[in-house]
Amino acid sequence: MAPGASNIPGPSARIHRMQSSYEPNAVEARWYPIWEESGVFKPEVNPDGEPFTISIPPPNVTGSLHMGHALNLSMQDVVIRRRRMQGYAALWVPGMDHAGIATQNVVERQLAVEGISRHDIGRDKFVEEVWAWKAKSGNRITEQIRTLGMSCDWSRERFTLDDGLSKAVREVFVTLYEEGLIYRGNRIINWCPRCHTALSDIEVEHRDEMGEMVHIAYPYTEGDGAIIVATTRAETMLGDAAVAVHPDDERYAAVVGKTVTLPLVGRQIPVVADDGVDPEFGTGAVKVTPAHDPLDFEIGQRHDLDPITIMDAEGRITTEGGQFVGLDRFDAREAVKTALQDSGALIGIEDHEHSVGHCSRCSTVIEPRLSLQWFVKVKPLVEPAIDAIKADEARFHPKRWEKNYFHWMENLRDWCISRQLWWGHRIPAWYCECGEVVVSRIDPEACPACDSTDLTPEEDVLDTWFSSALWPFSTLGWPEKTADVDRHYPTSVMITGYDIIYFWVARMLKMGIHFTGQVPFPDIVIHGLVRADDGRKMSKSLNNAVDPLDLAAEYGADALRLSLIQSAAPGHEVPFKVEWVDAARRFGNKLWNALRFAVEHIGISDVPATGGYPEDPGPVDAWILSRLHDVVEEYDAAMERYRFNDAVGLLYSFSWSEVFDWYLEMAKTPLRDEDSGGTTRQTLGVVLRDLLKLFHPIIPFLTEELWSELVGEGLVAGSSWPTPPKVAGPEAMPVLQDLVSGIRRFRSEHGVSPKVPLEVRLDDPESVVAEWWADQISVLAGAAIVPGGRPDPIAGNARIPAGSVEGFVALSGVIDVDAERPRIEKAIAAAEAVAGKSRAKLDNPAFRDKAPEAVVAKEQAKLDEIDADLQRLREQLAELG
RNA sequence: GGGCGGUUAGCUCAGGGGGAGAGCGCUUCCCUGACACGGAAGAGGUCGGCGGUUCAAAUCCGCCACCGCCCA
Repeated sequence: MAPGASNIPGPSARIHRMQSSYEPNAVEARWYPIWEESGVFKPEVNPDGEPFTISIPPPNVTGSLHMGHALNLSMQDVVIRRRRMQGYAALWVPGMDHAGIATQNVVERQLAVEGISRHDIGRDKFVEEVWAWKAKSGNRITEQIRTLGMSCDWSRERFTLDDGLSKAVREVFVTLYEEGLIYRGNRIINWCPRCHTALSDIEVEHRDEMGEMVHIAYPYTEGDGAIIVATTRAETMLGDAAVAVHPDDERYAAVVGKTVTLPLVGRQIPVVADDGVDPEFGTGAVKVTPAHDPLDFEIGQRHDLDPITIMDAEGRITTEGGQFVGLDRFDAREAVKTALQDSGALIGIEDHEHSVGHCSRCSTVIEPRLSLQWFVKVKPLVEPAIDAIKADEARFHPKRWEKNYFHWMENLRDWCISRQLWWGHRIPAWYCECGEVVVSRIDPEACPACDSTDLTPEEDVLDTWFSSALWPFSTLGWPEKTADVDRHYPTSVMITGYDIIYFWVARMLKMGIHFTGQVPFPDIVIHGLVRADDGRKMSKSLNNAVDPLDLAAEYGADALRLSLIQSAAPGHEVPFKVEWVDAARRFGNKLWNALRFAVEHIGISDVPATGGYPEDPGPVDAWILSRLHDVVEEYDAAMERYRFNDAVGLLYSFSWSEVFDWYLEMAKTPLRDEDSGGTTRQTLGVVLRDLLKLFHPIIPFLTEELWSELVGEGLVAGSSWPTPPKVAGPEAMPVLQDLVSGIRRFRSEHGVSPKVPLEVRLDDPESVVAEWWADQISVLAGAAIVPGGRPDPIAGNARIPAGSVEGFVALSGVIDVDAERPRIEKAIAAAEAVAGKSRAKLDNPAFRDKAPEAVVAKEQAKLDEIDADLQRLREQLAELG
């Protein structure tokens, strides 16, 4: 028995009624546990499938979901759910990173409420407190990810501080150390005086701020006169070790080698010549503070200058600062200026806009500071990671992002990886009193150099991003040779925002290639940031942030997902409008009602999960099946290119403009007929079932609910991707549609109510009109076809052109004949405008010569058609007199 | 200062060498047996400016203006 042939619903179906509108909340709450418990999110459900793997860009354990996450996760879920349905052993590995600074800050703030500092309780107890906090509050974001329906395999959830991942971190650290790619050294680093830790270059946010340029005179030690230097950080003059000028700068050639006396301090410092000085900048003479500026540090090294540290970890002046000792750096700046003024060394102060670095975690102004830290020597790692992109082993989508990537990679400085924190991977280094530094995979018991057991462990931990860089393989079990590493590495695609290319993508590529010999992912999909509707970045301080969970609660997670995917053009920003979510919600309601219609005609659970396409569809059914086949092809093609918005747009308009607006309406006629109803029921069922499948990766909850109504067997999440057969539909369908629309337009323009029955004659010189059109035109346009073909004269009719067919609606008893005149005139004017353009093209010999034949032929056909149409319109007007 | 992106309908944005698209908003009509969270019909754009390439430019190239982001 054909599935559609059973038109007698069973008892449960008979009493079953879907609500007339879709209410997402209850539905969405229901499905996630069912999915998770079914194991459908595990790759093992497709044991014979080719592996397809995504590792989540790990969110921060302190975080809560924001719109950027929602967009990023939605894209990943679209990809992974489709692959799963296509039969791949699809694995989406979820997890979080430990966010060293952020998490430590959270717990410290919590302790501060009780008046306790981390130093009061000590390192071990503090770390215990952080773990306790994580156990209690750290799962918030993973719960939110579930709320949005993301199909992660939670049985494989990872955390960067897990034992396995910690082992990977240690393995990588020790190996890089052994390879000479990790070293410990005294260098200028970015210091956050509030977080009390070093930061890497990319954890510093630069903002243009209005400051001041202070000009100071440094008098020559011998003789008269002074050299004038300028600085934005006046307090650093306390640590000056030299004044530098460019070696080619003739203005200062005579003073190079002399000494000047540092005001307020009295130290005699040399004037040196150095290529690093820009002679165009300021006076061409710069003060050199080797301990507090990266460029000055380099100058200092070249000239063997002693770096003088004048600021402590808190940003306060040290005893090296003499009278200013103990002052906060900003107070010191004012005090130094005043003192310089009093001593007469201050030449002037002018406003000066400059870029100021801030801590990306706490916004405190960063202090460049000489410090003993651990670094990764990045140059040797960078080259293979650049080559991999150049060799197309990994591709950015869109491609233009690779420019940013290259530019950044080529200008990298060594990566400062040590952090003065307690929460994180402790650097596996020990110091012996004999001077030996031990870096080891296992904790050493004695010094290999002197056998001393008095080893002092390194206090510092690693940059969180160090562990994130290993994420694509460490989460699968590396360095162990696990089945997951074997099967799921390299992963298939990395999907992330462009703001994170440097933090993740670049470092994952570097580490992945170095340690596994393979790129961690062949495709890198870059998306934009979700911005507030005013185009600005969403932020708490601007109070323009939208909470995705609030939206999901109000409109449904599906609506949020659909709206984000629809509006996210590849690599572009997404200015967010709540109207989109509302539109997406209404689409959900529309889909719900389309299915309600189908279920009422077919019966619950009467559609097979796969196949079931009719052998011998009627014309309307053949039409929609042919469209379905083409749309699936186009949809798949767009998806393969990660053109999510194009793919979804295509499906959305197919669903609404073709299936709902036309097919469902046209299906009503055969459905009323017991004989022809069978294949239509069958077609209706499989077309809507395939729509559910196609939409499932985007709006999983609603489609799962509707699947349970329509198919009632298994889960759509675990179903197969549709491959509808290629069907030849009736070619003249657009003619029929034009005819129906034309008659409707006639009604609308003349204010003729749909209740007024019309009569239409058809002139069909190419015999494209089929018998079944009559019923459709009657139902869809309220017009009865009367025999007789083209009326003569046509004066008493409104002409409805539709392809090769002309329809003539009898005006008698409907409207005054003359009322058609303006309509005709308007149509003539429009046709003339188009014909004019077309004729101009065709009259151009160069166009006929050089344009492709097909283009010329198309243009000619177009003009012929318009000309014929014009002629008929003019005749009609003439008949009206 | 260097690099990247943007400027298309009233608004927010897609598109990317051969007849200007979507969502929202707007106008008119319709509570028709899936849906008024809906249906039907419609108005609305010299695709930022100037120049170039081309038979043909919103689309490719150059310059300019304004906006945004990243890096120094």
